[in-house]
Amino acid sequence: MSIQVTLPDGSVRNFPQGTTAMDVARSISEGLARNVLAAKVNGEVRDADRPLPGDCTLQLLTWNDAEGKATLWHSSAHLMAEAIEALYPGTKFGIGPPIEHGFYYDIDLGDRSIGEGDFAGIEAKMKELAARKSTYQRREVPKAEAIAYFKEKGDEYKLELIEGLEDGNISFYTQGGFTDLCRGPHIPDTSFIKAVKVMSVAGAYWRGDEKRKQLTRLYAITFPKQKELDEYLTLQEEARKRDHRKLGKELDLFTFSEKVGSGLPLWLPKGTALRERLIDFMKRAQERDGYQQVATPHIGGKQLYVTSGHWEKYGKDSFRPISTPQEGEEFLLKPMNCPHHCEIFASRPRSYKDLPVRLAEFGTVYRYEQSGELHGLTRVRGFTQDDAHLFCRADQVKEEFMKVIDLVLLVFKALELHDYEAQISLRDQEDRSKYIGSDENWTKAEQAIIDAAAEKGLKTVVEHGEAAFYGPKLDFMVKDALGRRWQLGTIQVDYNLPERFELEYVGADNHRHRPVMIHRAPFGSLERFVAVLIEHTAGRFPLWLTPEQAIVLPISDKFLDRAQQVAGDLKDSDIRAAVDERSEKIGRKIRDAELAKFPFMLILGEKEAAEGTVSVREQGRGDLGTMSVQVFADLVNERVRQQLGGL
RNA sequence: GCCUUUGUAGCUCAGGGGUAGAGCACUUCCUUGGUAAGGAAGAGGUCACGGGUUCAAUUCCCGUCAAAGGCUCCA
Repeated sequence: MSIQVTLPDGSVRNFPQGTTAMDVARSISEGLARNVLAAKVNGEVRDADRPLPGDCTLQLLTWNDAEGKATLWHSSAHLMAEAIEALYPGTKFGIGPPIEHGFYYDIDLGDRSIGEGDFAGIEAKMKELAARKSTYQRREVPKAEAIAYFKEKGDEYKLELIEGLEDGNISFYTQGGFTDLCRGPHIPDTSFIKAVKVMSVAGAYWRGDEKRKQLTRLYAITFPKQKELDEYLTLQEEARKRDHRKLGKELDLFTFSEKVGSGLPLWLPKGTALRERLIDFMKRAQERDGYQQVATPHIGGKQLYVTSGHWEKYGKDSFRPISTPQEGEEFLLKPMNCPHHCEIFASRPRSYKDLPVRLAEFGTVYRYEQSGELHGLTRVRGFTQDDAHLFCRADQVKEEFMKVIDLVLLVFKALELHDYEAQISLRDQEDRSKYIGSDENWTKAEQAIIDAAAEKGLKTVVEHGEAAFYGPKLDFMVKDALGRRWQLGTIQVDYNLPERFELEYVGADNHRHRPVMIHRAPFGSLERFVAVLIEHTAGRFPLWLTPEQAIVLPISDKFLDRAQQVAGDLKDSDIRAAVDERSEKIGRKIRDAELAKFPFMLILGEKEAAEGTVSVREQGRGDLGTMSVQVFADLVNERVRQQLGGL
């Protein structure tokens, strides 16, 4: 008897019964076999050394596969547990899953505690244990035996986990002297784990429930090669250097004040100028696309949010209403702009000929975020959205989506975000009852989004069940210069608000119809967007956006007048330029200008003053040679034009 | 909101129950120089805020506020 194994390239091979994935790997090449961490059998990730169940499709997983990494990290969590048990006998264990970067284990140390000073010891023990090349032995265990084992060990967390499992579906894995309740799968043996780093320690509630005991969560990461760990740590270091909170302070973009309140950013002059430039850019693009700017107040009557449904859903977790002294009328700080825009749409009768109506506003909104959630500019309590609402007919959804996609891509191009994909969030196919809006409209809108994304050639991922209750959406996921993923730019269809605000237009048939509403925000929140930009560019913003594009550096005070003149000429050519007026040596001025990230340095001495030229130096690149002020201005303006995509 | 840690000059940080420290930045003076740090002097602090212990608190204790990491949450 033999079994048929189908490999990812479509080839089919025959193997005897009892063949393992590892055997298959060996039959292909020894090199592959040495790198196999786990196997995907008929779509399920399993131990590479388990016999294949019969005819199957087989994918051998290595470090290059996300699932291979996850398997190594999961096995590493067991290894860390083994090390901790050796170093801190009596420790009880919660769960230890792999995460995006590494893994953690939640442990109960009793009266002891672990601090950063203990990390080195744990790492050393893990490496020592890993070098023993212990295999991960799987064993199916009856529930009673599993309970007996952890009762004996006194580990109430594992016992609780076993409670929730079905008899016959419980397995243990043992490596070295450590046995853990685990579904698996695991890597063949511990020697694959070559580099180990315990990253941090934090508190975490057992099962995420704040009423239950707080355990110690130990985060760590491992790699099959020391070099990869080094690279990872270097990247972490780079991320710390680019932290927008640090750079925002260094570049004088924004600040916070205890007196103003946490989560309420104060934009400094340079940061404001940058913001305004982003806003101008978006306004020009929106005008081109037929949007109309509107302006609405920062507060709205409570009834507005009762109508929209937000009061019921978020009222109790929000900033409390403010009220008038005489009448006790209640108002809410606006947490979103859409209800105001709905009222603008409803302010007069609309004909199908008027649609789409596109209302845009850089609206500042206020949301109560829990204090522990606030984080620099990425999570704040007051922020400005580049918000707009498109009121259109169902048959216009696709075209509007395509236009918005173009707008988002324009933004990405201007801001040098080149790596992105779109996530389309659709209904849960199993349960359509939790969504508002007709089945017909949903089907139409979902198809419109899918078609629009396809026609624009977007790389897309479709997620079923991720849609909001009020409509499907398309979100853009952007990878920054360090490979981190951010969600930026969102386009959402909404059937709920037109319903609740009873929005209508008169159709060609002379009957009243309900418009479809599309929310969209290419930047999302300006605050968050600027934060991402800072980290993506490390503070070296695109030329069109940067606070100051050039700084004139006179060789000595003798050329100060000429330097001011040059700066004035540049200003006349719409170039933002500063002058370093200090009586410092040129080396010092260059160094400081480089560190302050001025894109261009214009060095001006006797020769240049006589010729009417400047010696141009580009930040991070060095000397570009001598040119006239006009040539330099043209160079800058041409670059800006290119970056803005002709807008 | 909860847990842990932190809060000393504009910034980065040292210190410690008895007159508050460094480097950078800043001010003044000297220097006027050609592609990543010239020199000297000076100014700058309610040691986050409020209470307590003590002869004495920036230091020890409690509380508040803020920040960092994590948990939970996110229109």
